[in-house]
Amino acid sequence: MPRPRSEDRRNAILRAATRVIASQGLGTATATIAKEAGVSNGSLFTYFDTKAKLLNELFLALKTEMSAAATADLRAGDAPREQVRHMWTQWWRWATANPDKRRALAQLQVADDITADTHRAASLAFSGIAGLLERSRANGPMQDVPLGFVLTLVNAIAEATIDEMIREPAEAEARGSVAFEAIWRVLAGSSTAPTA
Amino acid sequence: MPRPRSEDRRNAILRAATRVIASQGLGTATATIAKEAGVSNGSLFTYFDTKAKLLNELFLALKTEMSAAATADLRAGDAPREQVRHMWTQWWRWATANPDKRRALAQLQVADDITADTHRAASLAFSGIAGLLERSRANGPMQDVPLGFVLTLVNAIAEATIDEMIREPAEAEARGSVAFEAIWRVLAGSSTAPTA
Amino acid sequence: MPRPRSEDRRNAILRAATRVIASQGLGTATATIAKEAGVSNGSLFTYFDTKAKLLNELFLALKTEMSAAATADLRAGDAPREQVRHMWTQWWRWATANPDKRRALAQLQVADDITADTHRAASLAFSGIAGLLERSRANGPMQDVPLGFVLTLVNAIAEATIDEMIREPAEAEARGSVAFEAIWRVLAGSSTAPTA
Amino acid sequence: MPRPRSEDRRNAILRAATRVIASQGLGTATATIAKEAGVSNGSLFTYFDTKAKLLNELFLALKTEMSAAATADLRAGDAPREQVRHMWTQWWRWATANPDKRRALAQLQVADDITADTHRAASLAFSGIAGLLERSRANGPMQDVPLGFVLTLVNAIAEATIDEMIREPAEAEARGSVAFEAIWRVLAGSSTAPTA
DNA sequence: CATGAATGAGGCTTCATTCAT
DNA sequence: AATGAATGAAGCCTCATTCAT
Repeated sequence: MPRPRSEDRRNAILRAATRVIASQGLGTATATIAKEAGVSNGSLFTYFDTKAKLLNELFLALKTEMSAAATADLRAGDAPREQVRHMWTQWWRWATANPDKRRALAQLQVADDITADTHRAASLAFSGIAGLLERSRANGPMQDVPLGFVLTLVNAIAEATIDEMIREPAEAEARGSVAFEAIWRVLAGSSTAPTA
Repeated sequence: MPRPRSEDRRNAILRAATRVIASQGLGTATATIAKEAGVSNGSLFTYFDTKAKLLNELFLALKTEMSAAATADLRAGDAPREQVRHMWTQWWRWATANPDKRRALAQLQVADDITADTHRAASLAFSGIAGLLERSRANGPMQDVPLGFVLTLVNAIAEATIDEMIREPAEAEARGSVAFEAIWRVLAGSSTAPTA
Repeated sequence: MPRPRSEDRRNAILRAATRVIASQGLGTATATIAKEAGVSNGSLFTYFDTKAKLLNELFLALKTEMSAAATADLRAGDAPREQVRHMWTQWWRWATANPDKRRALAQLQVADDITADTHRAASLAFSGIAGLLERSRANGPMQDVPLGFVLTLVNAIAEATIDEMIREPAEAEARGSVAFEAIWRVLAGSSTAPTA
Repeated sequence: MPRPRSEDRRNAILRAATRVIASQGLGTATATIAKEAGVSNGSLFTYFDTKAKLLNELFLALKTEMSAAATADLRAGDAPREQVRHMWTQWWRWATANPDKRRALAQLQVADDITADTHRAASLAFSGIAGLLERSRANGPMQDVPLGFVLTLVNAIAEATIDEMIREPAEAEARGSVAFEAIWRVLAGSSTAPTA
């Protein structure tokens, strides 16, 4: 990955893409993204060879950022249940605080341009979350399925809930609690931690 | 007495759109859809004024078909848990038996061209499923949240699972069972039916 | 000219074309004309082989009607000046009373689809007007130019004036008088009849 | 410092449009214009957002050029009659020397795509001619009508004559003289200048 | 003959990408 | 490297005309 001169410009483009994809969808012209970034349309292509490459990198960046936000400040000593609760709270706080990023991510998740490789890399970025889920499902009803499947399910619940929160911001806290209990039941089968 | 507008042709176009969207995405040209349907380019527009209208109608048709498949043959006398199991089984059987429809549906669900009106009509088509979920969550941990949110969560789990099944068809049955238990825990909180 | 069954339908199409061309221009689709006429789009083509033919016939019909209106009730015994005045008055009265026809005619006059033959036939329809002008220019300043050129000039003044009248209906009468004197000066060189 | 937008290219497009509209009418495809201009299809749209905008600008340019040609070299000291004669001569000389421009102009004059704004701007471009006519009609039979109407009439005679000249180039000079006298009679009422 | 669906050739315009400056 | 004009391949849709009923 040879880095062209200005990391700033590069990031400006990514940020602009996030904004503009959130509001206008993936169909947005590269020229629009460039203008939003305050960059000439030709310049965009010195930072990203291709629109598809830009989208792939953006997807990865957003997914990584989201994962980092979710797994920040986890206290290793806490019970899994508390750790999951903490993670989930940070997850949806990040998402509702960054609705453009969330919206862009949602579009990218299903975009044809995102390659299988990128999807693989993205799930790697989720390894922090995956690790926690791994510990949390131990001894529970999900103990025998592939971890990836568990992650898929939790992710689905999380994203559905976040979308609902964005639609109905006043209820965000309430939905967050309900969703946490649901996630925990999916993972651990009851409201008590698996080890108890 | 001119050549009457043919329901067959219309359906041929919808089926062609399903196939071609499943494999090439929503960006597919209308000309491609028309050719796949064995119909002239212009003819497509006598059945659907607009590409967007075609997509909206297709979305509604697929969603309706899926819902009908899922809710067929429910025995009113059965316990909710059994009914949900039955419904879920039919749901994923339909989806895995119709991967093109499933894939097209997944794309359409997030397409910008799908109107709010269409989404509303689509959720109406889901009222059979919604009704069953309503009965199933009674007295459980989800009793106090809007039904729409419950539906959203169950739908998310279902679709995530189905995607996984399509990726790994050999494990479909196994995943189906695990997912059912997860759905039930989300709805009812434990593996037993809600207390009468 | 083999006449298909219903002369009525034919005329309905011509009338519809007049209306719709007046308001939407020559670009109007044949289907729009047919609908306005209360006729199926295919039927239009049994009355007029081609859109171009329809336009040509319409042009001729309108031009003929206008000429007939202008030359009705001329009293052979009157002085040329009075006959021209009478003709001009009937001309613009017809035009302002039939703004759609006038507008359609104006568009057709410059349409690419109108053939040289049709233009020739149209000037034949103007022979009544031409004859009067021929008598009126005798001995005047226009006596030595081709009659066609005289007709062209008078026609130009007439149409420009009529367009102005349609734009400013309240001034129609006043403009009519001024224009008549101008026409007469062009033809006869002064306000007195040529023979005097 | 990218390749600067070239005035040459812009003009090439306008010239190409003139040629091609003169010979094929306003229906000409933008692609045809672009090819005639030696420019890529898409490039045309960097100079003119829209076909309609191109037509409007072309109309204005041609009208302005024609007016400038007509009013060049007027000697302020000359009598109005001589000035009008001079102007008219330059007018038809320009028109017959530039038949494509004349023909294109005639089509554009009646095109639906030409805005009211453009028409307004075009009459502004005619202010030189209008001023001269204003002085020429003083004390004559046209002294009490709006100047715009006078302009309309003179313009109508002029254009009708020019069309005739293009049809019959050998007679251009003769028609020019006759038309001048006719114009002057319309304006001033007789062959002598308006009484001082 | 009437009807209106079917056809398919274009038309205008957009847009990712390239290239001259 | 930055800029923004240049390119030309599509894409959606319209419409005159034909044809099955």
